[in-house]
Amino acid sequence: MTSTADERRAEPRWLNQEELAAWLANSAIMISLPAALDARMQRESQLTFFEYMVLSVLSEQEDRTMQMSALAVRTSASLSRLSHVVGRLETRGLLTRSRIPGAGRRTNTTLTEAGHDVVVAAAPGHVAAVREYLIDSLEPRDLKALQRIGTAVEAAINGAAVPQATTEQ
Amino acid sequence: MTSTADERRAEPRWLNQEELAAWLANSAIMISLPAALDARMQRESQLTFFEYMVLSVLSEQEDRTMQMSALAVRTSASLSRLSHVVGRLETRGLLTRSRIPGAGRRTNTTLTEAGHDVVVAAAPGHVAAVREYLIDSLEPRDLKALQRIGTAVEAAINGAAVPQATTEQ
DNA sequence: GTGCAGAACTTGATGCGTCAACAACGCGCC
DNA sequence: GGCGCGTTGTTGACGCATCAAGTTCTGCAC
Repeated sequence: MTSTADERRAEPRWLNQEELAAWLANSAIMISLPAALDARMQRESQLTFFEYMVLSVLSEQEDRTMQMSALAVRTSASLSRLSHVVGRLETRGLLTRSRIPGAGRRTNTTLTEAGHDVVVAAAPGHVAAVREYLIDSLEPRDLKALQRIGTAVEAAINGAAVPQATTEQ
Repeated sequence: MTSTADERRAEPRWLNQEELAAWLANSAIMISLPAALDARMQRESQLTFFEYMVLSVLSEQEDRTMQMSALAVRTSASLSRLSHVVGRLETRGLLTRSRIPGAGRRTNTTLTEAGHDVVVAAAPGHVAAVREYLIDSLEPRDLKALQRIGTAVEAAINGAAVPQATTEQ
């Protein structure tokens, strides 16, 4: 379907009323929601939303341990960003790093007791915020719709990130 | 600590499967989508998503002019953030600032010719990106749903932004 | 067994966002 | 008619994200 990008670029089909309304409404989700969640997590738990995600994912693991690169995938972050954040969390004593011997440069990250306590303490507030700002104001059908939309967006982005090099010149 | 919140905090109703799925899917919209849009705008137009918004809003005005505070509301940004960004855009020659005489400290921002050219050049790519990553992969019913969801989120956040004063106890 | 490629991080420079002062101005008060 | 006072913007310090190197390993080629 994607012919030469130039063709499309020349005539971009503007948004009709329906589409424009959806796009504007979407910016509430894209912009206001993360800001609100971040501010609240910061206020209540001295954690960034992203920091919470990192600790939370670790706490779900059997041994509260995960390799950096796996953690990066799980939190959809770059290894670089993760490294910075993990470094900070380490100095705060919430987790530790350790090289896996005989495995290249692989590094494991493990939640400490203190880190675990922090996640446990922060979790209820996190859930409450997610409910308050998003889930609880949605009817069941919109809950379903949100799943579809999110899935579609993910596919569109990842599909476009590695575009169809196959078959088409 | 907020004492009244403790009651709620004690039993936070975790997310059921349906809700969890919606929340996970939502993170694609909240995290991946803005990142993708931003990266693409930057690549194609040397503009941040937010910078594009500023220029775009200005270009919609009759005289391509708007007061700082109005522009801030329109772009849901703090006056501080806007001031920084406008400062940068001004040094790039895309807009100009001018004090409104006899009106306190009010300042008008006006798009320059160069600025207008930049928006016009960037717009098609912007629309294409919005379509590609979001709009075009949604069925009509989900377009509708997205409107409802966005509206609900906005209400939830702004309603909660001025919360505990109006305790419904 | 040396050297080269690639994987898995780490680090440093740079830029943007936020938050807390600060500055400039009109207005109403007395 | 000078004095707070609220409005409107600006500025600087600081924290976090990103991008481009750099580092440290393993493994394979020859």
